[in-house]
Amino acid sequence: MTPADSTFLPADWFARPATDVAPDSIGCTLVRELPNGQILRGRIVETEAYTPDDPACHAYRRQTQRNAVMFGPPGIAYVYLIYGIYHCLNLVTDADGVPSAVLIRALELDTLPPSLDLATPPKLHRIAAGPGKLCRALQIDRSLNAHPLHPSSSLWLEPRPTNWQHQLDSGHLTLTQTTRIGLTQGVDLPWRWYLSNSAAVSKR
DNA sequence: TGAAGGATTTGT
DNA sequence: CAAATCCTTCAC
Repeated sequence: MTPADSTFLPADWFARPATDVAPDSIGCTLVRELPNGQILRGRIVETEAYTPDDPACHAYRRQTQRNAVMFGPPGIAYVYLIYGIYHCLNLVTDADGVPSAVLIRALELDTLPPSLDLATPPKLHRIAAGPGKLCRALQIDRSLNAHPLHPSSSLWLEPRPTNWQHQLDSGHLTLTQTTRIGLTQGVDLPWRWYLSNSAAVSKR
């Protein structure tokens, strides 16, 4: 199966409030085709929502060069550099002109990424645990900012597996909602979601 | 033009 | 708890 044959979530799937897309993204698969052609897949297990009236949102005050993509149409990648070291990947959500996004905080990879760092411990479930480590593992940086979430961008999402609802109903998976991490504003908004069964989720 | 600080991670 | 490290934002 080539990337173009894959089922991917279309732009209008993201055309909803970030507080809807964030929990609905849990269980979906983030797919990244590396520059060398290798394809990495990871199940999304932790997300956060950022909305226009949210003090913690980059677009809360006004549109700037950095946050401009959040103001655009949904289904686009918003990638920014944090602390001069790490990149963070967001999915732009909601209608064109409504600046909001979903931060992808953790993945469960199904494959060990190549050449991370020879000293990286081979704990597969920890490699994409955290927004900065996730981008490092998938080789995501600002060159992907403003790219559509589409196979032609080498970065896209795939829907939840067909047995997703059954896994929730059977208690095999548990989706939890709570407050976000690392913020100085909007600390009480319960806009973080995670699979409580996952070992990749940020500790709290 | 400069200074402060950040949606992180790691090690002390 | 502080360092790493650099880009963005805001004040002057």
